[in-house]
Amino acid sequence: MTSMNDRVVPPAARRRRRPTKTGVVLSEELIVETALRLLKEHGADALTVRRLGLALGADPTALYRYFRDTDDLLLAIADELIGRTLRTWRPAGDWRADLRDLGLRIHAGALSHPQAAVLSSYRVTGRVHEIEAVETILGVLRRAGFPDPDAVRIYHAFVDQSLAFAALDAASLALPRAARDAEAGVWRATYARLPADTHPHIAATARHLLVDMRRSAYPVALDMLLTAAAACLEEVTEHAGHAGPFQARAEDQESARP
Amino acid sequence: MTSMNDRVVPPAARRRRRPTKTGVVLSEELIVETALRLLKEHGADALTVRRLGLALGADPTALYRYFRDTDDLLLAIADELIGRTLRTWRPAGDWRADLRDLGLRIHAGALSHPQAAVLSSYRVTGRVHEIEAVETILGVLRRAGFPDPDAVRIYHAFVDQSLAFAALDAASLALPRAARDAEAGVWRATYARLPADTHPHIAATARHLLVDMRRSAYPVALDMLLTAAAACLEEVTEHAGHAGPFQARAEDQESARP
DNA sequence: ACCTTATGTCAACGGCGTTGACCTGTTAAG
DNA sequence: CTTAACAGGTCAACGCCGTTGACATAAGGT
Repeated sequence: MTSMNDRVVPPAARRRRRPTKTGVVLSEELIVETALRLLKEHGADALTVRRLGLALGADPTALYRYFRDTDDLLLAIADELIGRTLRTWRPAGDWRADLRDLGLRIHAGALSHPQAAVLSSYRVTGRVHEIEAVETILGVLRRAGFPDPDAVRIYHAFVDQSLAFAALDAASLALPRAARDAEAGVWRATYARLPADTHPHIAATARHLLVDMRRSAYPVALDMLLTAAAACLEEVTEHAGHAGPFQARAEDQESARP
Repeated sequence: MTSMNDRVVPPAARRRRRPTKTGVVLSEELIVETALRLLKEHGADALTVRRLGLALGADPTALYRYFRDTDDLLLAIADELIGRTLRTWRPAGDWRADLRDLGLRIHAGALSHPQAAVLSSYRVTGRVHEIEAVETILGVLRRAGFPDPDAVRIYHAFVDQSLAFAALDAASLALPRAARDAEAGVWRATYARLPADTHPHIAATARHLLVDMRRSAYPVALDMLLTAAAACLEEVTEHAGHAGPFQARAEDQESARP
């Protein structure tokens, strides 16, 4: 796994940290924090090895003593975001309310660091914070009474839905100012003005569209997912031994991740 | 808007197409098609200006006579993808089956060209294909009997969830080979080996996790969304005049009165 | 047949991630 | 307290990338 001449040594084995030319003492945490700061202050394009080195007051290539490559660094950033989100979550015992709260927190956390979320929300890190999140969510579902196959399916749908919407909305938020204004204008300038004879359904609902499209669809989608999960749980507890709904069908295998 | 010394001339004004050194006659369509072929055959990393030039048999910088920059080219690619997806969709009259089919097509279309999907799925284009899609989906929902506010809310959740999952799964697929293999390995090497005393829920469901996490959660999430929508429709038609579920809460509302 | 000019070509710029070689302060062993 | 090993910071260089400005030339209206 880890080759002999690997530049990166595991954090636990680090002893001889010597200061850089500018006097800064590097660490994994300092690098991740600085990267998050760079992303927040100067956008997604600002995160380059050279600029990060500059921001740290160190030679850019010093990073390679802490992270195998930029992808490795990105995973560390993603995991830190997960950790920050989990740390503020207090489950209360009601599975549906707890998951709803957690989903909204994940979403909000991503939106507070849109650039980082865009780059990292689709990654599996396998790091501590992520593992803890998986364990916790699975626990909520299993304690609620979902059989294992259903618990896993619903866990997967819940997490990926949260991350997918987080990335989507973060990407919108991370757009350059001009592009974001232009997109907002499209609904007013284009959709709201379509004549009823050529586009009857848009024209009939234009008033609702203008209001609804301004905000994220995530809360609605989340509630719909939880509603369906509750229905599944009801079925399962009423007729024990019944195979749950949402069983993936054979034809859907083509959309599998390779 | 269009600056004077713009390299790109509008397609309508193109007259003097002269062949490249290798005899190929360039065009916007040829470039987009070649780019899609490159993406499909050689993966996400294959789409660079230089490689595209090579594949076309032209100097790489000739592209800048047709597209302002690579982002412009990517939007053209994305637009072509929307067109292809819509063109293959045949609604049959059953709202639930039709939406399910469309959702899976959007997802599959994005996955067949991940790079383009990742960069473009969160953009509102306001172009003809997109408008047609909005009109069609709203029509499906309204004809099914959803009141306008519910139709709009469900339309929004359906479309954004489809695009969000498309982008999420496309992003996974667009990863460099090494990173993708590494992610697959994480579930096997890390999650499947967690001891039951520290991570009981993961350990209990590891077998299901290994199977389920290999494929996209989108089909499950899509079915859950449609299940919840069906439940909403049932409530609405049974007790007419009842405000549907998933009503946006007061704190999210922005009063839009006619 | 000419002249404009659209369009293909070429060379070059600056930035990127990454590597291998080098150098030096920290630290643990004696 | 000394000293030798070596983790970790630095440096120079490689091969990519997108993009630009200058240049060459064939197409096509006149």
